[in-house]
Parts: sequence; structure tokens; C-alpha cells
Amino acid sequence: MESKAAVTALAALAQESRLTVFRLLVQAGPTGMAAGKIGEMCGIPASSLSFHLKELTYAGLINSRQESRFVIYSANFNAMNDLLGFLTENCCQGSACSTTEACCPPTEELL
Amino acid sequence: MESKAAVTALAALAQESRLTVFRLLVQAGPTGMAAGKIGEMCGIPASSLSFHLKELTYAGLINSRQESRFVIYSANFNAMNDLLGFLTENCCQGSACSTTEACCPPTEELL
DNA sequence: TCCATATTTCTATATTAATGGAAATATAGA
DNA sequence: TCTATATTTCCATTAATATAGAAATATGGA
Repeated sequence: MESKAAVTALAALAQESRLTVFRLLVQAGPTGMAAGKIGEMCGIPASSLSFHLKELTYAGLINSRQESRFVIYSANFNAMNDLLGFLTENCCQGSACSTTEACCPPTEELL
Repeated sequence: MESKAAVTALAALAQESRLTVFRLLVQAGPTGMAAGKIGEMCGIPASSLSFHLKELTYAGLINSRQESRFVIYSANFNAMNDLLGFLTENCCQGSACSTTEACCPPTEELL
């Protein structure tokens, strides 16, 4: 993941409404959720929601698919994992820091 | 972690210079790095760096300690892990999504 | 085709943040 | 105390983003 993509993704998440929406979609899983339902659950007016969904989409954090009259949005889990990996990359120069001090979570390879 | 704290942390990271600085400190580990060295390695003028370090500190993502004439900054790994956990919380409603589809990374409990 | 529902676009206003030079402040060694 | 080094504060300019109502557009069923 490149730095610019990470900044874009982080900026997309750095906003109360969008963070709420994204976390809702993370919890919804690959099934996703219709725009109207998202707005209802998060208490966001349609036009504002549309703006925020576009921001999240532009950042690559969510995807959408048309399903009948509904537009179903879902989290892009690969993008999310890339972002988390980017933040913790080469943590503590790769030493197994988590065993000695509160640091990065243990990576799969270490387990 | 509360939503407001997460937004503040994400906003702090959603900026090229700050993201670079934070990742440098993550890699540096608990030892940390002096402000001057950070600025030198990241190519950021002192006044700008000071501004950004304050933002990261305010967001709780980094800590500082005085050491002789130097101010040593280091990543707050607990805060980072809290943030990552907040983003992936209750992913896919807690089902072991990662085994069937690219989704959240497996949590420790699942391993 | 016509209608009800779902979503997006348009628009204007208001708020917040990034930048870096110069000056101020702090620290420790001589 | 004096000096060199390290860091922070001050400041003005420049730019970007959030908001939600109203209107426009898209979709599928009758």
C-alpha cells in the first residue's frame, strides 16, 4: 500500500458519520447493507449519506452493487487489512516486541 | 475506545507528514527518536514538525520524554492497537469470516 | 407508460487545517 | 553567566471539507 492511498483512506475514516458507517459495514460483513438502511441506522440524511458513501468508495474502503432498486454497500476487507498492515509495518524493526512490551499485536508468522 | 477518540486519532494520521512520522516511530519502537532526528529523516521543517508532533500527541498516538536537551518521541502502541481493534470490532458479526473470505485478520482467540 | 420508492446531484454557507520563516524559549556544558 | 544547540510558539496566507434541503435521476412493479 502506498502512502497516498493510506492518507486517503485515513481521511475518509476520520469523520464521525463515515466512521460509523464503515464500522457498521464491517460488522455487516460481505453481505453488505442498502444505502437507505444505513442512513436509517446511522441517522444520516440521504444527501449527506450519499456524499459520505462516495468518499468511502473513492478511498477504496467500500464497494457497492446494484440489487433491484437498492444499492448495497459493503466493506472492502482487503483494503482495511492493507491499511492496518501499513500502519504496523516493520513495527519495532521487526523484533518480537509484543512478547516483552505492549506493542504491535503478534503477527501470524510469530504464532 | 470511544468514537470521538478514534476520529481524532484517524484525523491525526490522515496527513502525509504525520503518517510518515508515526510510522517512523512505530518502526523505532519503544526507544523512540529525538525531534530533530525525526525532522531530518522525514524532511520536515522544525516548525511544521513541532505542529504535527503536537497533533499526534493530542490524539494520544505518541508520547514524549525529555532527555537532556532532546525531546524523545515514541509511538503509543496501546493507542494504536486500540484504534485497530475499534475498526475491526465485531467484524462480520463475530463469525470466523477470515476462513471463508478475505475479511478481518483472525483474532488471537480464534487461533 | 405511470407511479412509488431509492439514491444521487446541486447548491450555498460555515468551519477547520497546513505551511514555514522568524523570533522566543529551554537545556546543558564550559 | 555565556554560548551553542534543540525545540516550540507566533503569525498570515492558502485551501479544503461538512452540511442538508430541494431538485433530478434511476429502478422495478402494476
